[in-house]
Amino acid sequence: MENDIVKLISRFLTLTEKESTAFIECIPIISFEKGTILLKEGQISRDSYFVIEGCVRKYYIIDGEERTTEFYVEDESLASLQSYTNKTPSNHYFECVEDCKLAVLNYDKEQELFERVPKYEALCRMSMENDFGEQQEALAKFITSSPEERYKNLLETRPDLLQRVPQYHLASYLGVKPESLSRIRKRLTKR
Amino acid sequence: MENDIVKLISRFLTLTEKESTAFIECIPIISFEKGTILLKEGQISRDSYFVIEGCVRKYYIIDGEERTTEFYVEDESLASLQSYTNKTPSNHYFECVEDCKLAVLNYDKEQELFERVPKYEALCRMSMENDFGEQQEALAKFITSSPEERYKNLLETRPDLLQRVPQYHLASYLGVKPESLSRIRKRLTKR
DNA sequence: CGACATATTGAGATCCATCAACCAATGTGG
DNA sequence: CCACATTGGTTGATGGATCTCAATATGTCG
Repeated sequence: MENDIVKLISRFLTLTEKESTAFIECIPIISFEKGTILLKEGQISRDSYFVIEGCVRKYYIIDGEERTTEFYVEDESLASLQSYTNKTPSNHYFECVEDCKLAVLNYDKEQELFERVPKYEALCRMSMENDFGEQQEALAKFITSSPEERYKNLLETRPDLLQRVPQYHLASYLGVKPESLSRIRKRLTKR
Repeated sequence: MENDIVKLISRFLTLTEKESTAFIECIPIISFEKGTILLKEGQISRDSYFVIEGCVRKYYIIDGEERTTEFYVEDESLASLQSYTNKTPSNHYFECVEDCKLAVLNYDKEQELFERVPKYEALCRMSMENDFGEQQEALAKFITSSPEERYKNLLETRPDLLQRVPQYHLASYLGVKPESLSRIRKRLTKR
């Protein structure tokens, strides 16, 4: 029994035949076109995702303006946790900024998985710890640096994003206006 | 068998006598004086904490300056996840900004707990999901607002902090200099 | 080619950083 | 009890970075 999702999980867990089947039955892999909105403000999020291929953007609409707060690329998982775990309306959007291939994990299916594959609980906790740790660092980095420093940091740590994502989204992500990002780039190349 | 930690856990799980004993044996409650450094940059974090009483500050030292990125008060848990789970040196500090009573969870003891109380794994995952969700919101809020807005937001959501924490720490937490926070406050009261 | 989205540039206003002085509250030592 | 130092907070003047609004390139795609 071979399948993308089994390959993925097998990187972390050794699976029996039965367990593999559970994953195949519970976690479909679905393709989405660029521009697809995975989650809207006000909706209750019933799915979380793992990016096999592509790029997803998280953004808020504040005073009529889109404010991007995160990009998710290959091998990263995304969920609107507040909404997904508490069944409350989401306050943000998820959008595919490229054609995407995503592993889609439905909330109820996940509960089923916890029962059928008990060791998935530990994997899930550890993966969560890991993402949480990275997010802690991201917040800290953001608080402790200026827009220019954040841009330089982005250049070093995620240069791929500069190629994949339009600049006005990056600007929003860095907490500045597109005009300012343009000027920051100009300043930096002239040195 | 009664004890603070059992009372705490019982808010979320129904415990057998044996399980209660496991928690009592694995999670001591310890008092720390104001000013105590719980974790230093460069150290490997072997403990995570849950605040029973008091307030803990997380900060970095950047170019010789302290930059506060989080405050943890009653009923919140704190851990340097990167360091705690991966055994890597911490890049920040934890300091008690008040006298504190903390539940102290040692890494090895936690592994022991996962074995002795299997359902603790699920509690831990859900608690992590919850904290993670809140942190996602915190990051989003920070990216999408100005220092002044962040201060107003702090007034609404955590007014207690203004009483408990010196203003220059709050300034750092808001991403501005103490002088600027002073001016922001002045602007706001004059309206 | 045209239409629309994206990126750059310009000029002025606003906000924060910096550096320095000052003030109020508290604590210490003679 | 009174100088004096220390700490936390405020105020002032100046400069730098970003924002705003507007105009002008530069794509990109049908």
